[in-house]
Amino acid sequence: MSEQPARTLVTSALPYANGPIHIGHIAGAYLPADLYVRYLKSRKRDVVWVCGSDEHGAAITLRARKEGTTPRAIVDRYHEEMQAAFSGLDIEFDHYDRTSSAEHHAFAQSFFLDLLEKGAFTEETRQQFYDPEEQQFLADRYIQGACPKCDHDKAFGDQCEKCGSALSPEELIGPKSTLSGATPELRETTLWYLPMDRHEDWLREYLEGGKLDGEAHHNPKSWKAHVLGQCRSWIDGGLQSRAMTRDLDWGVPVPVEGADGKVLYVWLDAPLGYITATRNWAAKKGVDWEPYWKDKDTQLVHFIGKDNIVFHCIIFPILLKEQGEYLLPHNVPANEFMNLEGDKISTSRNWAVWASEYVRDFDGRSDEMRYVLASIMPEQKDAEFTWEDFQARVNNELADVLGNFVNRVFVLTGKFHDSKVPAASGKWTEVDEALLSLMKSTPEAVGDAIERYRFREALQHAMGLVRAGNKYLTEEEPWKVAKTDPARAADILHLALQVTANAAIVLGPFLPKTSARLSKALGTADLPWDAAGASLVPAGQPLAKLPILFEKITDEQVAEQQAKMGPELEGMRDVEPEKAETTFDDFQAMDLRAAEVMSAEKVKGADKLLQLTVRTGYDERTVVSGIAEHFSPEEVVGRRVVLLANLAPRKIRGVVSQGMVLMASTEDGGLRFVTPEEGAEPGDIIR
RNA sequence: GGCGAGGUAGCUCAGCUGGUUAGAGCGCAGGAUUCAUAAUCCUGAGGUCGAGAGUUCAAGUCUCUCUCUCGCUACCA
Repeated sequence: MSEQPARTLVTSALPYANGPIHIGHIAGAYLPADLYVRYLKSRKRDVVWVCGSDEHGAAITLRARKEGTTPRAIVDRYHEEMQAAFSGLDIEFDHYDRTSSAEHHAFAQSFFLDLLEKGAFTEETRQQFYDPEEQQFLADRYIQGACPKCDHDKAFGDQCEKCGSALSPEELIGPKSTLSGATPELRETTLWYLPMDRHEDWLREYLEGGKLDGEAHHNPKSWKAHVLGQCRSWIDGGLQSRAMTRDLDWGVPVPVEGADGKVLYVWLDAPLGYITATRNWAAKKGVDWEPYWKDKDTQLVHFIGKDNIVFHCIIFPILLKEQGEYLLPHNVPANEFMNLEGDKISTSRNWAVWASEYVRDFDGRSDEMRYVLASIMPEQKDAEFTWEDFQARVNNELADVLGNFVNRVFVLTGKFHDSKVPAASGKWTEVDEALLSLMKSTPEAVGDAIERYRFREALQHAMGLVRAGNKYLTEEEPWKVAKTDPARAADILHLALQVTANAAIVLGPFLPKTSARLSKALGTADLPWDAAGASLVPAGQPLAKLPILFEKITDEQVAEQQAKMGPELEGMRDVEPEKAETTFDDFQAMDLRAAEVMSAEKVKGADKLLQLTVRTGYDERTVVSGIAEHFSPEEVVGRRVVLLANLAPRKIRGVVSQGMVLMASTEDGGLRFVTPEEGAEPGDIIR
């Protein structure tokens, strides 16, 4: 589909309702889709974006058991939580659904029956472990035993977490059901399998050649290398049959007589959720859903993480084609993974930046996270998020480049033109023309990059316009020109204001909040994308007051966020976050000495101060210390202490203090001396 | 073990079908400037393009070997 599609259906991977959303999810499948959809909407294209919670599968039942609750309670909780997290980051689906709904069950069942009728499945009877106490078949993960390779005694039926080798349940030594602890027995069960090997030929043509049923379908060159590479790897390796049903009681029941206790495999059930969601969206809007899934002029795009490539590029297309009525994806721009501070994100180790916590800690500052994630999005390879980088990008780029530019323009307009857009003479200089031409070409450059799923590049182009604006102001110096040539100064500001209004549009998908504030203050709200590239703000237009767009992220905030990550170790205290990293040289600059307190007296007129005479071994000096509320003079005489010796002398309450005695401050607000061990003599250097 | 994707300036990353002195943003150094959130602008330093071999007049860009990272997958290519 090289021509512009009549409409676009966008999906984002259904998040598994088994845990909260973190920035890896956002950067992988939700933010890129949101950017793409916001852009298309700004261009007034027909686009619908659906998503929803994936609420079935063994992991959820397992978790429910562990927590002593029901699967329903688990999925209800995360269904709410995930939606709040998304909306906190301005991730705005047209419709967010869930797979446990009655509509979805009904649709998935009818889809399954269609496939059954068309002979898409084979029925096979195999041996599977069964828990006699719980009277149910066991998913591989429900079986635990000793690993045959490394002897680790808590290996799961599908994988040993210790040595990493993948297993099948029969290999485990001494298998036990994790549900009841009973020894499982092998029983026969009949499941429906999808024989994928039948589909290799057309899949190859579809993926490699972009052709479906002999007709051009999409441009395979527009797909990412790692997506095609992984698909090729699968097909070249020969596709296997895969079970499309499971023996489980949580899921979409298999709608066949005698299939009690069987549900659809989550990977059959979940992608069908895209269709259910579209139907429910259409019902809500009172429009026809079918063109979005069945019309040849519709473009279908799946945003996912790289772990889902095979399901979206091979298994789901097979199911869709077998059923026959639905469109196959035109692109699956899967992102790679986002790492965090040098390590891969891990839910169980709490090594993550949780979306909901970010929203709570940085209230109203969703644009900042969106900007940073868009700048480092793992489009071609794994990327890395660090809080220091977050701070640098927000402060140096959003605040200094964008925020400051907007502020300059608004302040200048206020000073010289009473906050009204000055009229332009229409006589542009060469420099003006260059900026006008960049202003004109930027929307296309940004849009083109977005349509190629190159979001980082798109953002670069958009910010490039702002950078050019800063350069323009600095070089044209309207504040100077205003004194000699007011008409020229008006031209300069007029143009700078047009750049600002254009920036609000081209940055709109990335920074929806900022863009809205900006265009509202300029009086250019709701202009479509296609208006950009030209002058947008009319002369005489009054500007509204605009506060600072971006506050800087402080070192303390960075430290606080960094401290939150990682396992919450038992016995660990909740203390002040560590200060920002320092250098060895900085530490070396301090002269710490062992010393001894010779005498002490209260400082007159001060409740908290003791005046100490301290012996350093090479001199005796006076130190004023704020410890009088904790220690009497008698208590401290003879104490061995650590002295910060080269601290600049300072007069405190009339007494010159030449140094500082180090104390540990305890949780209850008390103080304890830091004392060198016996054998250290006054004057000894501490390093 | 197999397959796939990566390994490019201090950091985060671009480099399409091989072609003049390998780029951007940030950071760093020097300078300019003051309308502005000590912001902005200019200039500069910094790279054996993971290692080795090969093809070519010419390779970060093609081929082979090795190595590291990430992902998928399993006795099947």
